[in-house]
Amino acid sequence: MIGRGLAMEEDMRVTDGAYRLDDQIGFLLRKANQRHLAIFAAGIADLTPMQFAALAKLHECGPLSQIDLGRQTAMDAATIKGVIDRLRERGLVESRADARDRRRLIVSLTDEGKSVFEDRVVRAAAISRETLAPLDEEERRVLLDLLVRIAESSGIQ
Amino acid sequence: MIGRGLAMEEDMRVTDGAYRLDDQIGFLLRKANQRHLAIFAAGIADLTPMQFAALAKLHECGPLSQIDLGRQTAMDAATIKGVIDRLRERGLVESRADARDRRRLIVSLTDEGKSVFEDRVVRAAAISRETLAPLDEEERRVLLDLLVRIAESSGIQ
DNA sequence: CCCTTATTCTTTGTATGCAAACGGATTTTG
DNA sequence: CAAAATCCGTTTGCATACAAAGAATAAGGG
Repeated sequence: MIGRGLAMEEDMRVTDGAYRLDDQIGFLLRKANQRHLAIFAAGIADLTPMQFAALAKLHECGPLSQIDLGRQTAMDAATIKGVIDRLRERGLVESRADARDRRRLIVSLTDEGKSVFEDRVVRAAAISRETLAPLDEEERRVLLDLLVRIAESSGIQ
Repeated sequence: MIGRGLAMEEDMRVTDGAYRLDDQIGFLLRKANQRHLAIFAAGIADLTPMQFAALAKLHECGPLSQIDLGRQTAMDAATIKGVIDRLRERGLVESRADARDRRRLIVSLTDEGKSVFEDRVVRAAAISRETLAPLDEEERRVLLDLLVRIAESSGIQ
């Protein structure tokens, strides 16, 4: 369906007529993400989605090295550093050197950080529900499944 | 379904056991988008997805005011300005004042910009296909449809 | 043990993204 | 028409994102 290949005279027409930005998967992913970010900001004003993701993973997994926390939250080393720095400035996490591997910084939730996470997590769940509100139960499951499948090929390539 | 509310003794357990970052729509959208951005960067090294989106819309619609181009590509005024500035520095677009509404800047493709877009568009289509490669034809249609529906509620709220 | 390689963290530079505020221009309204 | 409300473009500030490079450390092989 991409290029019918009937006549080869029209060099460019074959693919040219087909590219509409609004039909591209990248554009749709970005717009869907934009709407989610807006819903998140409206529901949780004092934490960004990235900051909340870091708190959530620390709450779920316990103390992690900065690089491992980055892997768990899909942030590279440079990005997670900034997120952790800002959380530490607010007293929500703390960092200490790993005694066994002095390259590593172990990041952990403070009591305040734990309490802030537990206070916001109900709203976070509501934000996910609101993002998916246009879909019915079955469609939500399908969407999450399809997203997992196109996201997960990440490591391979 | 949020908190079954059977017994109220376990204060937090009700919602607490449920929030896993990896199951959240926002996290999955971000990871899927990350993979797409990586595929894009590998396929088209000299343009960012935003820059390409701007070229694509100008190619599709013809000259547009900066703000309209931003709307078509889902970028706010501050963001589209940076994208257009960089495209203009490279000679791919040009801007002129609108004679009838002096608030507006009309942005248009240069010959060079048109030629660059037409050269890259085949690869852009391949990038979209590669992003969707883990899915079969039917699943791709479903995913795009579901994304449109959760993205499109944007304007309403 | 020394050298090579890999890993972790940091820093720098570039490019989004969005909120907020501002000046200039236009439209709406009284 | 004049004031008020909007709209457009710009700037600033903050927060991701990621590539690339550098410093410190660790691990593995010879």
